[in-house]
Amino acid sequence: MLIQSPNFNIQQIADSGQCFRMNKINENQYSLIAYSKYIVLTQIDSDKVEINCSEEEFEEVWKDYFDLEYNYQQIVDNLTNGQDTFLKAAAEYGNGLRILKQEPFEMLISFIISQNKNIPAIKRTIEKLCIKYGSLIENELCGGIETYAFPTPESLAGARLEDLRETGLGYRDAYILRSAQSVVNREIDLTKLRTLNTDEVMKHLTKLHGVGVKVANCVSLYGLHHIENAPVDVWIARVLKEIYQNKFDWKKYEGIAGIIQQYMFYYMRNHT
DNA sequence: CCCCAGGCACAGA
DNA sequence: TCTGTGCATGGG
Repeated sequence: MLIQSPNFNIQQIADSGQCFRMNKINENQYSLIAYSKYIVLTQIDSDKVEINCSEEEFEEVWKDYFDLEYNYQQIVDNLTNGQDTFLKAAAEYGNGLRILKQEPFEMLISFIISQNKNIPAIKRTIEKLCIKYGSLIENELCGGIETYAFPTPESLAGARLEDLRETGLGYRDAYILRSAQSVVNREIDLTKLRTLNTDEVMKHLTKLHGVGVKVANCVSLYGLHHIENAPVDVWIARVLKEIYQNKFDWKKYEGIAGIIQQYMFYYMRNHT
């Protein structure tokens, strides 16, 4: 499947900190595991991406996953024509970013793991968790490398704490176990959170052990596609303080704060 | 060896 | 409600 879009850059998305299972395999080529599927993405041109999957699978999964119906160019245009010089530069720099629609449970567990870890360490831990608790993905594209889906809530809820610890989770092992159990025994219904407003979503998610405001925001944005809310991590906090002297007005970007946050994060973290 | 990482729970004020 | 602190582990 060949996708044409002025705002679809797989390198930028892979390095945007929102997903942890998208990896460079060649120049202009990335692998991605999501929804128990494996695909290879190739950046053919600045506005063309080849996805190695059937049209049926594209329509069913990836069109939605990459949020391809949404017009990011409109936002980029508004920022590059606007008064804010930092966001102007950030939007130009990260104009191929999109907010992915990832699996809520995977986001919950992944961002619990993310606390107090850097991104390479997060990715390593997640891969170990998938190898140990995920099911094997059958796809010839994997090229002989055993590839595993993200674990189901049931598989993690039934794990032993000391086995979880072996995957490098550290003190987060109990957070993972208890959160998975909360999903399985329906103390929380992640898919139902899609329809609630941001305050309600945050209230429910932060009840989970090991889930604070930051992690909840990431689950909300990347797993439930609440693009109106913006996670504030150390990088965004740095932007708000150093660039805006803590006077940034999120209300200017009501409804799309999560997307604005993504341009900020990617620019601050990656540009030299 | 050092410091820090897309934070959190918990204790004490 | 706010601030400080310990936390397991690995990358740089």
